[in-house]
Amino acid sequence: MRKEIVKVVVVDDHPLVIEGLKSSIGMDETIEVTACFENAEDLFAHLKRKVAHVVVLDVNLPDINGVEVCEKINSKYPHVKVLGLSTYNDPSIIKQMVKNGAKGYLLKNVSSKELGIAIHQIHDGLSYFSAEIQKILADSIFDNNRIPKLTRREKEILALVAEGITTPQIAEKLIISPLTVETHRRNLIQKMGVTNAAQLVKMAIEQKLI
Amino acid sequence: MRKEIVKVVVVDDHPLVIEGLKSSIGMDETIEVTACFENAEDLFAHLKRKVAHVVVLDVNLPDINGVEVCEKINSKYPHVKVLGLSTYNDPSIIKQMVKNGAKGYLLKNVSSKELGIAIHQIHDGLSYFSAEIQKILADSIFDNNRIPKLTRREKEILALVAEGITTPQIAEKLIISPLTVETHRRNLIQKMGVTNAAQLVKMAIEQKLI
DNA sequence: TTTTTTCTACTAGTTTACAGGTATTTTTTA
DNA sequence: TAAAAAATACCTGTAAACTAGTAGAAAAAA
Repeated sequence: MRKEIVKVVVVDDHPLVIEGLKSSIGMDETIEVTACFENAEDLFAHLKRKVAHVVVLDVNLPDINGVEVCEKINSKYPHVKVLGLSTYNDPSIIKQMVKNGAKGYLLKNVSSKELGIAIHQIHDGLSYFSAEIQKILADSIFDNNRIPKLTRREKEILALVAEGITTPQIAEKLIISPLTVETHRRNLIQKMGVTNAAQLVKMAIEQKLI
Repeated sequence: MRKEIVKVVVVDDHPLVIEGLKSSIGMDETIEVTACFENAEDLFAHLKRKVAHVVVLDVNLPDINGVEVCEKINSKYPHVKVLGLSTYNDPSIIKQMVKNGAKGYLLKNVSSKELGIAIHQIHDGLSYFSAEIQKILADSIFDNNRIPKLTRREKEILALVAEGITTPQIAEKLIISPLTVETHRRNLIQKMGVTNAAQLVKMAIEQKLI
C-alpha cells in the first residue's frame, strides 16, 4: 500500500523561495504543496478551513516572529507538524523553535532530496534536523551554559551603557543611586565574563541582547 | 521582430533559491536559464566556454565575497551584466556592488514579474534597482557623509579596544607609548562622534569596522 | 619637492570605571 | 507563606578613561 499524499503548506516572505520549495517538493509525487503564504495571517486563515499535514515555515518573517507562529500552530493545530527553515544558523532561534514545537529544522541551503526526506520523516511523527543543524545544536550546548541570564534591570542598564551614557547619567535617568548603577554594571561585567564596558557592549551585540 | 532570448546564469549557494529563480525566470519565454552554480569557481569555468548575457549573483556566497566576484566578472567579461541579489539590505554592500560594476540589484523578496523586468532591462544596457534598493541607496547618502575615515592604526586600536584591552596593554602590545594609544583613542572618539569607549564599540560594530 | 596626513609622544587635571566587600528592601517563585 | 532572587544602596581604594592642550618625526600624497 502506498503512503497517503502529504499535504504541505509553505510560509515564506520570499516569492523566490516559495517557487523553489514548490519546484523542489513537486519532484516528489507523494508530497503536494497545497498552499503558499507570505505572511502568518493568511496561513492561519487557511489552517482554519483546510487540512494540512506539514507547515514549512520560514523563521524570518517580516510581520511576526517565526517562533510565535510555531507556538501558535502547535497549540491550535497540534496534528500539524512544523518544519522550520531559515537562512542563518542562529542557535538560540533554532532552540526556541524546537522548544515551541518545531518537529524539524533546515537551513535554506538544503537540497531538494533532503527536503523531501525531512517532510516525510516529520509527517511520520519523527523529527528531522539536518547535519548542520545538529552540529549547531550540539556546539551550542557548551556555550549555552555560559549564556548569562540577565534581569530586566540589568538589560535596561546594559542598553544605556551601550548608548555611551555614564553611570551618573544613568542614575539620574532611572532615578536611582549611582552606586546602584555601579552595582548593576559590575554584575553585568561579571555575568558576561568580560573585563570592561567596551567588551560588554561587544558581547551584548554578539549575543543579540541589545 | 522578436528580441533575442536572454541567456541567464544563476549563482546562489541555496538550491532552493536556484530552483525558485529557474522556475520564476522560466515563466518568461524570452529568458533562458542556461546554467546554475553554487560557487564562483564553477561560474568562471562556465563563462570561459559559454555565452551568457546576465549573471544573477547572490552576494552572500560562502566561499568568496560577492563583491569580488562582481568585480572579476566585470573586468574579464565586460559584456556580461551582473544582477545582484541578496536577502538583507546592507547599504554598504549594495554600494560596493554598484561600484564594482553590478548593473542592477534586487532583494530576495522580489516577485517573478519584477525579476523578469530587471533581467530584460539590464540586458538592454540599462540599470535596474528595485524600489526598496533605491530607497536604501537614497537614505545612505546622508549617512555616508558622516562615515569617518579611520587610519590603519586607528582601526587597529579600535579593534583592540573592542576586545576589552586597556590602554596600557594596547601600548605594550603595539610597542608604543600609552600616551600615543590615548591620543589614538581620543581621535577615534572624536571622529566617530561618540563620548566613550562603550559607544565607540557599538558604533564600530554598526558601521562594520570590526 | 613641498604639503598634508598620520603616527608618535608629552603634560596636567578631572572624571569615570572597576574590584572587593557588605547589607537592606522589594519582588518573585517555590 | 517561606525561601530565593532581584533591586537597591553604601564604603574604600586603585586603575583607567576622558578632556584639553602641544608638538616633533615619519610617511604619504599633491
